[in-house]
Amino acid sequence: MARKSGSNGEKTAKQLREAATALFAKNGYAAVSMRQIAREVGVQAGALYLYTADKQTLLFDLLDQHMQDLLQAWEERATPHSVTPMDKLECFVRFHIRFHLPRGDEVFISYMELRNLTPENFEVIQTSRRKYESILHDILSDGEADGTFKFVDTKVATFAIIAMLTGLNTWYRDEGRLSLDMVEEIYLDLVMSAAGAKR
Amino acid sequence: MARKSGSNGEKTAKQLREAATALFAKNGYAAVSMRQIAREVGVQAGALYLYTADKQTLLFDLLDQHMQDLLQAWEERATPHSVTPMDKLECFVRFHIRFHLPRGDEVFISYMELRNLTPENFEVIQTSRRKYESILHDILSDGEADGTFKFVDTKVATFAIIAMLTGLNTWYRDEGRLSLDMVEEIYLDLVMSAAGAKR
DNA sequence: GTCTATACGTCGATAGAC
DNA sequence: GTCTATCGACGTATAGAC
Repeated sequence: MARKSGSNGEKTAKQLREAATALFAKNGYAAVSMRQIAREVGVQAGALYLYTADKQTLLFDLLDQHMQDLLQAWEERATPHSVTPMDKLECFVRFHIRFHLPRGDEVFISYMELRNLTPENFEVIQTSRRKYESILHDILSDGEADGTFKFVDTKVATFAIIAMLTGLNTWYRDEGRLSLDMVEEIYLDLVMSAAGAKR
Repeated sequence: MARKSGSNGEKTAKQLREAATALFAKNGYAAVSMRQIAREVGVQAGALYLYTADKQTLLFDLLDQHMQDLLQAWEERATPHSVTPMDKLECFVRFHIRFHLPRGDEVFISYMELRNLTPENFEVIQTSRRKYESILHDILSDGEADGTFKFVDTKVATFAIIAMLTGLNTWYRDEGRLSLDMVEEIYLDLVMSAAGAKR
């Protein structure tokens, strides 16, 4: 595939996304200047506007891409309809942990910077988020219908389980006491117990 | 108690804390200017520096006060040593929900603005946070020792339960479907199940 | 595609009058 | 205790050369 001579656009675009993600996560959207991002990328501030309409669009694109990746990754690994609710829940828990843990910065931004989106952009992200929540909610509902799980309130259980799983990102460190495999088993046990599933 | 004639200091100090809390929660520490806060309080920007050394100290004081209030509130309602681990856990869950839910802005700031603290200030808040976590950890350990609870990993369970409970703040609304009493029962059930406690 | 230069506003914080 | 005025720095975004 030919590339325009002297052009460096694709690489710069990628560097922009990566630098913005890292800086937004570390210092917060409002605290990071376009100048800082440009410095990290290695271009002048003005040049960034070749790749993004403005700072707000840059933030939105990062969040939107993250949610699209999440939903698509689930689609690609979704289990067939035939498996039991218990298998599906186990699959979801493992998927959630393995998707989110290596994406610390993106996950952090996706929770922390929602308030810095314009109302229109916020709505788009919220819709994606609800779509993801509904995946778990459907699994829990199915399991309740066939007696596998038992909840006082299924909607609240959905929120609670996602909060519990995502909280993993705030303390897990690769160099820490526990391996990824171990935390996966630990959280799986907590979720299954909370769901009232006998294993 | 006499107050200096023409003085309005105590009231202004309180208004400053409240305005800063609300604005930091809504827009983020970095995005809020001292001028904005002053406008909300009804004074000029310069006057704020009679009540806080600088913006950083203002943020730290809000977070530190919140943690002090939390720890003190627990001390005041702490149950005697004689009660069972199950009773203690129930007490903790109800306490956590009832303390955190009416303090949405403070809780939000305490999680979101940690990165905007200087390293020294951050350490102080972290110490308070670990102290609070150890309260729950001790309850879970005691319950595990006498066979009331069962965990694969008690430390992780501590984090998971706190994340689950605090997640309530992100979706609960007073006007919503569920009353405070109801969510309290729902989360109590989830926590007890996750702890493997037979009720 | 990237640069320099710059418009124009706002920032945190201080000085000094009242 | 609060005000006005102000400092120097930095913010986003654009214009136009190369």
